Amino acid sequence: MSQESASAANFIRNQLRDELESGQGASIVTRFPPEPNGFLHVGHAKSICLNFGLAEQFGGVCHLRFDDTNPEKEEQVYIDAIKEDIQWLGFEWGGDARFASDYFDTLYEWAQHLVREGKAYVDDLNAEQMREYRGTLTEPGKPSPHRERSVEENLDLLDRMRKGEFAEGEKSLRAKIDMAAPNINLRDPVLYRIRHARHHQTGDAWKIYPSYDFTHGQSDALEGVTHSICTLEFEDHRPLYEWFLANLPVPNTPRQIEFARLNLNYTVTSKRKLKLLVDQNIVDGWDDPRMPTISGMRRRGYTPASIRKFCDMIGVARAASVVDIHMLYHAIRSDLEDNAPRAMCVMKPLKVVLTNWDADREEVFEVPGHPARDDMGMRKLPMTKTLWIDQDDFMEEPPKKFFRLAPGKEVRLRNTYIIRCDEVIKNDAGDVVELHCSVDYDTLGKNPEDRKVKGVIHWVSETHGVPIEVRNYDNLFQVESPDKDKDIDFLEHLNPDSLEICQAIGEPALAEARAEDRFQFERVGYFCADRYALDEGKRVFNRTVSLKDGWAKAQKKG
RNA sequence: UGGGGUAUAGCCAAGUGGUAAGGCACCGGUUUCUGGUACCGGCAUUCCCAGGUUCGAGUCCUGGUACCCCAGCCA
Repeated sequence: MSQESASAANFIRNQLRDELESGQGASIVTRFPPEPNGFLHVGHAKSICLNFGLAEQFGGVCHLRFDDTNPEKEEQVYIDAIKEDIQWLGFEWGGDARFASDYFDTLYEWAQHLVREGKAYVDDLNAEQMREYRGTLTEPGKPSPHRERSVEENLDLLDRMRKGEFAEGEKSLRAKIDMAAPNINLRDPVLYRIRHARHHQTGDAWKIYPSYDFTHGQSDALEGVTHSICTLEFEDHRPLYEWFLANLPVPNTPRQIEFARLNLNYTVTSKRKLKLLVDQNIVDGWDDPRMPTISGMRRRGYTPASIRKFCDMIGVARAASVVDIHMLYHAIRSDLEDNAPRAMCVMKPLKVVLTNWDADREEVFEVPGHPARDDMGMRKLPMTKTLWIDQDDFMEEPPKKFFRLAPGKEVRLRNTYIIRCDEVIKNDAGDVVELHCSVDYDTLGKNPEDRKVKGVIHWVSETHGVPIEVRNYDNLFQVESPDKDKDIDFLEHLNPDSLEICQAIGEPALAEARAEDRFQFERVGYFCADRYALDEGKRVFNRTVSLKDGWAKAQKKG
């Protein structure tokens, strides 16, 4: 029941609840039907959360079924990746994954059934001719010259198509519905096309493959799916979906319900475009942390809970919409705020020498792993005479209200003492290369009574800090809607600064981080130890999302 | 003057005839050894527009307008 309170109402959830309450069905079966021709992205996550979430909430089941009717575009690697992503998100499909190709035999029998009923025929028109015969949006189509072949001839031709006697594109099996239908999907849609391609599941068993329309609803029916939830672009296919169910001896009649697909600003959610980014090496694979793929988000540091929360926040409706990326940022920040241990890490090091600290003195502070989570224990923070602080935390000529270090000014080193900047050391080029500061030893765990020191900055001991590579990721695109303008290639909107690599220095505890450990680097952001880097002997942290930066915001306002 | 959909704040989204939820973003303030978090407050006299019905309309009716999807042997 916690599921129910955690999930916002939406029209599909309401509909199922009403149906169940009024006794129109005893239980529900949903399905998530990806085509294994690419990796799953955040839009699929919405569908996954919806389908699996509904099944979970109403005590039903959700099948994972690969919609694998186009062998030329599909691959086993995608199947494996899709399964892993769904499991990582925290969902189970119960039993084995299913494949539309499991039903190829039945589908073929049903095609023959349609032929025998005079409701399907083998056509000789090629693709181009078929387009001409189909008519346009405003003009009706006209019947193919082969539309009235006899049942016997159709059966024979279909059998020979299956045996591979014809070349690809030479023939196709079509439903005989209505060439003048205002809904173009009803103008004798193709049921089977010839493809002399090896299929990743069925090998060389078939020379013909069923179309989506001829496969999807029947697969739903064969699996006992009660609610076939899909995106809006399939709405026009619903009459066809229902036509097959009505004209075939199917064991039950699932209902198709459509909802609006997810669009997110500053990114693209189109498998075709994502594949292009991968194929052109614009990103480092499908799971590049900048990709909106589930595996990319995982590598970036998103948690399964944060993605599920996001899907819950955005809701489910039928209006086309574009969700603000801040919703996603909010979802991950709120998870990590509660659950990520804290650490200090200096991105762009600036040397600080404590002038009133003995050269060989070392003091180790025990500080909380998380300010509000005792269960996260304590960590050790060694302090020495020479430290690193972030370059951004020092300004030689600071503006008003700059609460960090500046000549003659004081700041607290997080978890330790207040220091004052007494001297600024520059190199020949005039760059600040070192700060000489003095420690006020009477400020540990308390504030001075005669003055207010508002600033707190993070730091790392020079002798104990561990070098780490930090990859700061930003939006892949620099405009809100990269694919809005049809005349401009979306690649032109690529953000040249989507990745910034820093040779940073982290506190000692970070040396122990294991793959996918997440931290808040205090005052900076949330970071995730890269899944793969450790195997390569490198210590790499990916920035999941920055902390909100009130100072930067104030600066911008002037 | 093809068909199918959708319009509620900058964004997402509840709402199904009884007087506009919630979240994000944004703007103030309080607290704070993270300019973070937390907390408090602000943010639609009005629901695409115009008429109509009704004691009462975001919800019903009529007529418009805008936007999205469809002419793959892709899904």
